[in-house]
Amino acid sequence: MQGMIFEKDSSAGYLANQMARLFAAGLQRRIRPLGLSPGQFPALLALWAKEGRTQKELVQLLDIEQATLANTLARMERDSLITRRASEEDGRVQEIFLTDKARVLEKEAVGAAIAQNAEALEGFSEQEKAQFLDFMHRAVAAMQKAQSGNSR
Amino acid sequence: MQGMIFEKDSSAGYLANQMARLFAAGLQRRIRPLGLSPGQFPALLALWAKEGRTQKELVQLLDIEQATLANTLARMERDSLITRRASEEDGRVQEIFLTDKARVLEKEAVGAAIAQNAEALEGFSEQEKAQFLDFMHRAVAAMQKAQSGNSR
DNA sequence: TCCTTTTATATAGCAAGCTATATTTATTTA
DNA sequence: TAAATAAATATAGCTTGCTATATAAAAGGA
Repeated sequence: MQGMIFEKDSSAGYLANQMARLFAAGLQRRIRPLGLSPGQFPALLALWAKEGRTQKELVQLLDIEQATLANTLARMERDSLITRRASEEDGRVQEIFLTDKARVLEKEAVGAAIAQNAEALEGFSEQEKAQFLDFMHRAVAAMQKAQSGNSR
Repeated sequence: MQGMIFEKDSSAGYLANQMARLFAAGLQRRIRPLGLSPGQFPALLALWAKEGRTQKELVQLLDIEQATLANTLARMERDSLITRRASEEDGRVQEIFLTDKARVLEKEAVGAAIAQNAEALEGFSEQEKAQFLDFMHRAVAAMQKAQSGNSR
C-alpha cells in the first residue's frame, strides 16, 4: 500500500455498482412497456409463484428491508399490480394478491429478465457463466457473513 | 424456456444488485466515521488525484449522469468536503477544490475501500480475483455496447 | 449587432435502497 | 384483567441513481 494507487476500474465494489446499474437500466428499458419497474421484480416473482403471501413472508424471501418492501408494495398497489386483503385471523396482517393485469405479465416479464441476463453475458461460455455466478454468490456470502458478525 | 423456472438466486442481474448493495453497506459502515458516504467516493478519488476540475470533467471521468453528480457535489459542499470557485474565463464554469478536511481523509478512506474489497473477496485466490474483475468488465462492456447501440 | 444555438450547471420529480420511529393489533405477564 | 411487550405494517427522512427540463452564459450566424 505504497503509492496509494487506487483505480476505481479495478475495484470490485466500483464494478459491482456499475454492473448493477447497467442491469437495472437494461431491464427497465425492456419492462417499462409492460408497466413494470426493476424494483418490483423480486416481489412479482414471489407472487407469481404463490399469491396470498403476507408482507412479512415476502421480506423473508426477498433480501430487502421491510421498509423498502412496504414502499415498493405501495407503488405496486398504486399501479394496480397488487391488491391486499385483511387477514381474518390477525388484524395486523394483509394478504397480497396479484391483479389480472399483473398475472398476465409473467411470461413477458420473465422473458425480459432472461434476455437482459443474456445481453450481459454475451460472449461468456457456459463454464464462464457458471463461474461468474459462483463468484458473485461467494462475494455475497462473504459480505453477509461479515455484516452479521458485526451486529452481535 | 418451458417450465418458466426463473430463480432469482441464479440470475446475474439479481446477484449484481445484491452484491452492489452489500458493497455499499460495507463501505458506508467503514467510512461513515470519517463523515463520508459511498456515493461521494468516485468524485473524491478524482479530486484527490487532481483538484480544480470542473463538473463537466468529473462527469466525463465518473460513469454517472450530470444531474446525479450535480446533486452529489451539492451534498459534498453542504458537508464541507469541497468548495467551488467561479472560473474567470467562463462564467458558466466552476472549479472544484477539496477542503483541508477532505484532503486529509485520503489515506483512511482509500484504506477503507481496499478493506471492503478484501472482505468481499476473502477466500478468492489471486487468479480468481483477476478473473472475477475480468468477468465484471466484460459484462459492463457488453451492456454498455447494447445500450449505446440502442439510442442511435 | 441581434438572434439562435450550444454549453455548463441546476432543478424537478421519480424509484429504490437504507435506518429509525410510529402505529396498530396481538400476546404475555404481573 | 390491565399493563407491558412483541409483532406487522407504515411513515419520516435520507442517499444515490435516473430522465426531463430550466437557467444562464458563451459562441456563432444572418
